[in-house]
Amino acid sequence: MVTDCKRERILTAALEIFSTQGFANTTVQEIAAKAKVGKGTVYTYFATKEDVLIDLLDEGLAHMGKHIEERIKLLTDSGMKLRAILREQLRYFHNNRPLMRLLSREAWGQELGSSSIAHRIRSSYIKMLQEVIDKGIEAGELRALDSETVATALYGMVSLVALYAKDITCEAKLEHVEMTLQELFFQGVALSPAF
Amino acid sequence: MVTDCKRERILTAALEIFSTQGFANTTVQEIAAKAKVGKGTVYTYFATKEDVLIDLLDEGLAHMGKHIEERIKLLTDSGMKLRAILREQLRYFHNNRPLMRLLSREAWGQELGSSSIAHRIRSSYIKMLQEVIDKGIEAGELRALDSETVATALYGMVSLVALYAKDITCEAKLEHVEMTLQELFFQGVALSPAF
Amino acid sequence: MVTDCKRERILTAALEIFSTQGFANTTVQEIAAKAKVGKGTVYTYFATKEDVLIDLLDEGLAHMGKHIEERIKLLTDSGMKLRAILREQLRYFHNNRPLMRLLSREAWGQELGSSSIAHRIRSSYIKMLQEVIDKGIEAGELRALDSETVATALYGMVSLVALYAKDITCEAKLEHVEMTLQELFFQGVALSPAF
Amino acid sequence: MVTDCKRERILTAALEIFSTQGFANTTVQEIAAKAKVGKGTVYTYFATKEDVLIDLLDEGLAHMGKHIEERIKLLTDSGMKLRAILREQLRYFHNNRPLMRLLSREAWGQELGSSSIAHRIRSSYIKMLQEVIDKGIEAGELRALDSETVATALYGMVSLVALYAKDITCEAKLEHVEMTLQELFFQGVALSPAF
DNA sequence: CATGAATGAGGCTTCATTCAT
DNA sequence: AATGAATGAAGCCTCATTCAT
Repeated sequence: MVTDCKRERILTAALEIFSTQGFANTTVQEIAAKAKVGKGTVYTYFATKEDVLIDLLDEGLAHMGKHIEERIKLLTDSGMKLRAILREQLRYFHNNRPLMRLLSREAWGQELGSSSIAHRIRSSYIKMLQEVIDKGIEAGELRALDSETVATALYGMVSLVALYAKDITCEAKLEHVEMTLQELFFQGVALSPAF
Repeated sequence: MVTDCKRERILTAALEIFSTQGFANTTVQEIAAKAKVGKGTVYTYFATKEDVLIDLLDEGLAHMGKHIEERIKLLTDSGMKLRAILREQLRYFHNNRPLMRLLSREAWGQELGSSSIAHRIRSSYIKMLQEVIDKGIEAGELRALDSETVATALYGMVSLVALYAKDITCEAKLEHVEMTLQELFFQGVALSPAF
Repeated sequence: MVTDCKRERILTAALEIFSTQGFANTTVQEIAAKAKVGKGTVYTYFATKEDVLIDLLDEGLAHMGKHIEERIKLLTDSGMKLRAILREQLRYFHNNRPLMRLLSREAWGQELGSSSIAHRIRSSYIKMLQEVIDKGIEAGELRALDSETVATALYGMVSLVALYAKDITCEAKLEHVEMTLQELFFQGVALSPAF
Repeated sequence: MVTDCKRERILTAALEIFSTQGFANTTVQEIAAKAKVGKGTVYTYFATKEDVLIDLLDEGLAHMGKHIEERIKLLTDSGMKLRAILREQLRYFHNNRPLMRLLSREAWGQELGSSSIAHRIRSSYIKMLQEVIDKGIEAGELRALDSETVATALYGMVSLVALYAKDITCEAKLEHVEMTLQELFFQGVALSPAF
């Protein structure tokens, strides 16, 4: 944001292209072109094409982690915490779609150093969710369901909706989607509990 | 299954490697080696490396489509249909993890011919879910939430749990996970509706 | 000679170019072009550009070693052996000028894997010379000079003359040069011993 | 020597690296680093990387030329001149091993501008030797051998011994090597003239 | 003068695809 | 049908050189 040196330009360009074409289908040439720098300049700031990806994931996701935890730590009630997490994750994914799409893409591979990063990041995030849920269950605020499954499910529903939905074109629609997810996650789709 | 000719061997090998290394990081050589055929033989059955991927996704997903729709069409109740879908999708993803991981990986890109396939397949599947949910709402069996969001969320939670959970080591655990998801999706995590 | 497959063509082409331009100034493209094969074909036979050089030195020099030792082992007299060595080395260097020029070039570097080969080869050859000289001294056939220095000097004078002389255009001239070297090495340039 | 400005530092650094890694394997970066100047500074003093090499060879060898000719011109006897040349060349090569190794390396190529310099320098030096030898023969001081061959041989034996011998660790050993070469060159290795 | 960030030409290597056997 | 040697387009990366500070 502030520092608009070449390094930032390269990261921004790389993010955009990686997230649409995937890491392997992107050439350093393309990144340099979109960043409006020479091909060689990329190598002034990054040792390797993969390093660009790693830095992108590292920096971006450290940011999401901090961002969300900040919003949560003030809340004491587990239910409230979960509601806040759902809300913030949805918005973070939506506001950083290219980065999060990239994360989703690369997290499924296994061999590259990059994938393990994406994988690790997702794991630690889900673990955090699980802990919040566990506390909610202990506190008698939430139903005693398997917390790991619920945490993973929460992550999955929010991220897919955020990345997939094409019609979230304005704040109003985003809020509508959020409300739907909150209802779904906390109350379910069934009309009556007896269902 | 029955036909163990080279074509199958190639598809099986490709699936395994694609799903772990990604399409772009896999060489035709590797596929041929794992399939124990000559490199040229791959081109006897497929015009292109990408065609291997496309056939893989096409066949595999057509299969999932048929598989799930078969289980549903006998059911008339929308809630029951959704329960069956959740159950079958979970199991199908779990039983075909490499293929579904591949689908998840490649579906996030946009430019490649392959991605559009993965994307298209996922879209049509979610659309099907949405229709079931819509009918359930019309029939007064489900809460009147935004059906597209709910459909996407359902897809997201099930697929992520199926692909992500490492501890589903036996049928019993799989059933436990399924039950958790069913509870979550239909009743939510909140203890009381008033929550 | 006999096997004129691509591998030989590549080695022959590489030798010619390496020996004139040096290893580092030669492109794989050039080698392929002179060998009349595709650029990629070079990599069917050699893992690396450097491997081409190594194979070249390895094969070529193993050949020289065998060639010369064969001519010597029948001789018993040390003086005769040395005369034969001088003769054969001169001729071998002369007949394989490109290869030996390459050896001389690359043997002076130190870092590359290739150089160490060239270096090693030269060392073992000189050691062999030294042993012959030592025996000659012990047998009272040669003057008791420092054998290592003499061996190195012999190698140096023969190889430089062979590679450097431009006017060795026919067998007669080659024999004249050889005679000169034999006289020089065995009798020296001084007119009288008392000099 | 006296002028220790950046130019000297660059030449010194370049010499050391060129002589071990070869010209083509050395980067301007490395030279600048070892000379403790900025990369750009190299271009303040030299137009081109190759110019560094050329200057190095030019200056260094002009120096050797002057050095040796100075020692010779006072001597009238051809034999004495040759003895002095052998002595001085051996010492000069030994004292300036990196430079002379560089000369030997680069003199074997032909295409580069640099090589032709190295080549030219060596040629003119050998020509000088040849003239001395010719005069010695005319004066009846030396045997009437082919002077070009003898000159080349002398150059070859001295330079190889100087660059190759690893055990010349002190002045005494150097003198011993010199004595051996003098004996060898003037009297030969044979015990009796009748050999 | 001194510097090093910026650049792009060029090299090595990989790999999808072809084709003769 | 099956093969793998052959190919060249294309990508990553290096590095000599320039130039603004």
